[in-house]
Amino acid sequence: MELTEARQKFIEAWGKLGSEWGINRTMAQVHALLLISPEALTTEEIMEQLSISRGNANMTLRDLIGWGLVEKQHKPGERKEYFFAEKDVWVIARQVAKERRKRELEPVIKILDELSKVQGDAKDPTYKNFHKSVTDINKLAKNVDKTFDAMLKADESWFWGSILKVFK
Amino acid sequence: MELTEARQKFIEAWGKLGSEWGINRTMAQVHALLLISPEALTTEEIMEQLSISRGNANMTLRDLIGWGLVEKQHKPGERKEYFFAEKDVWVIARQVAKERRKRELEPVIKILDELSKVQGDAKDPTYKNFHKSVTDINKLAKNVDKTFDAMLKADESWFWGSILKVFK
DNA sequence: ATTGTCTTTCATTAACTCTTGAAAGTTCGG
DNA sequence: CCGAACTTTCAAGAGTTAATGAAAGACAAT
Repeated sequence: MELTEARQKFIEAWGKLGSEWGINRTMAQVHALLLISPEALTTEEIMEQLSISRGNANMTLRDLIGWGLVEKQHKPGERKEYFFAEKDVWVIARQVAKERRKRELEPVIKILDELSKVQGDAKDPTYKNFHKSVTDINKLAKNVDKTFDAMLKADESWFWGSILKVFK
Repeated sequence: MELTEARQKFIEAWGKLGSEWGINRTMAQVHALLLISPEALTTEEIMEQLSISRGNANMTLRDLIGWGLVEKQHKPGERKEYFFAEKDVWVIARQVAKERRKRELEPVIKILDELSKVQGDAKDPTYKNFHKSVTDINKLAKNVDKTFDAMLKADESWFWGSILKVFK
């Protein structure tokens, strides 16, 4: 397999993985393209390489900037804007963990906290079962939350070193 | 808040969380309903409680069985099939980890392994950058894979005990 | 103030995914 | 066998989400 084909495959695979995990395909593909591009690219180049429209490219880039995965770059003397992606995979992973925690985990924990406060008849199996499910999920969610938190604070070697040592 | 309302909220929240993580909303809702139901339910009851069609209920239940999250139950002397969900949240978490690993992580690791073998000109920045990105992601994916693996083998208290001890 | 270059917006359109409900299939008792 | 009870399938329709491209906006140079 040669490089051009391999790059194409990578972009496709990344797009597919993204869409399976609730990140839109184009966004994941634009990110993949920038990730494997040593130089910052213009909107035009991204449009061309992925065959997407200007509007789509623009919105997607903006979303990626919102996720903290891509940054704008201004080249002196040029009007055009260039875009480049953070290349350190560990930084990317942490950034994604951080955003998803904020956007999705935190709201759920908030609801679970409320729901676990609901009072009911201790003899009612429906209530008992509901209460147990909610409190159990709440505990799990809080453990996941703590793990994300640790990830955000730790550096890569320390994080995986500690985890994998335990699992060996 | 009273129980009926709380149960409704839980089903909605679970459905929303599911859809944000690439699991269809109805499927997450049916799962939520069975999770908080102390008794196994029939297709009819599920249809009614969630206001969904027979076809939808049937397909969704089948998917949930495919994920290993729901089981059929036959009551002696009855023709109807009853459905119930695994109630242990840790078992559910592991089951989901297991399935997603198999369905999504493994195929990606396979592609990454191939792509990291692609040869190229060591002086070409495009090649160098591509190669580094792919091998770095590959390492990360394999670490995640190992963590899932540990989760599948370990029991809850050991898993979280080990992880959280490291982080504290 | 105007022009040329580049960016952003957003209503429309296209693509995709989910849901429905009726029909076909299955299974069991009599 | 037949018919009742229940389950499964699937084509069509609804609903949702993403992409387009034309138009408006922003900005700098002249």
